[in-house]
Amino acid sequence: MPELPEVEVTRRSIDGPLRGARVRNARLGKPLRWPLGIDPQQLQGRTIGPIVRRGKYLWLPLQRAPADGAGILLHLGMSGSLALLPDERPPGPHDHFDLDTDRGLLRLTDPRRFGAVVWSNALNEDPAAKLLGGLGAEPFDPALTPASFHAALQRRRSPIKSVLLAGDLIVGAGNIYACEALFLAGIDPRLAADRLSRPRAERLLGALRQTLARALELGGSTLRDFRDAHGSSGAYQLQAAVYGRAGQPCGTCGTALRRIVQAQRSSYFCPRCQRR
DNA sequence: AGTTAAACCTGGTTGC
DNA sequence: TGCAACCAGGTTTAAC
Repeated sequence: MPELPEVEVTRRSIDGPLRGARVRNARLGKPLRWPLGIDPQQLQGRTIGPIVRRGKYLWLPLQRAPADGAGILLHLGMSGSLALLPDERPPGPHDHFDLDTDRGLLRLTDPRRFGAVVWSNALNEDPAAKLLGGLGAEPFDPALTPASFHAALQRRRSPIKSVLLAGDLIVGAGNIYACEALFLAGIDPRLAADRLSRPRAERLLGALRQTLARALELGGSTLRDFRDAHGSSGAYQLQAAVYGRAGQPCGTCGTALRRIVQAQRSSYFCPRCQRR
């Protein structure tokens, strides 16, 4: 579910309400991708700092003292979402992490448990540093230019769709937005990354930024269960041009949209509008 | 070093 | 109706 827009929407929905909140208690449910790495009791009394996003991760500072750089790194995996509840209530079977604060209960719900909640003494120390270390550029980073994007793509022979999903060159686009951006840019997802011309690389970078920004405006995509921390769903899925639309006519040319599998993920595209 | 497959886990949908 | 097969927003790890 959660690609960059959904994670950023989630971040914005909890950052204001929780900044400066005091942790009263923490609770763990079933194991997630990795162990928390600290006794939940150790979180008691800590103060929540400004929440930041890197790729699809959220960093929640949990300070014991002003100079304390510790916190937890959160990932929503495939099916995770955060809810900020006004009052305490019993956890359901898929609620695997609770942070009870004096400004509400932050609850991670994640049926598939591909998500993660990891304690780190600092953002630039392990395990946080290791998890974030391999990430590619932030899509809206001004330092990411058409020239640098094109140069990076020149080193990759995999299909462009797989390179976008890998996340080690550019982060943020998952399966939905990678498909949508490639459609917008008119690029066949099977095209080898190193065969994109400089103009097409530039067009793709613009399409990625436009797609992610539009999704952000619409509150992300809610395919099944994504909600922001206040329970609002996203609306981008309603205007997706190709994602999940195999067999339906392309909105531009009317050709039947196709679904293929690349790197074990579905790719949706228009065989006429998107060229090699 | 770069690329691809397998693995993690649960639940909803599809098809026989 | 029952049950097997397939599908789903992600990423690490192992294997070529």
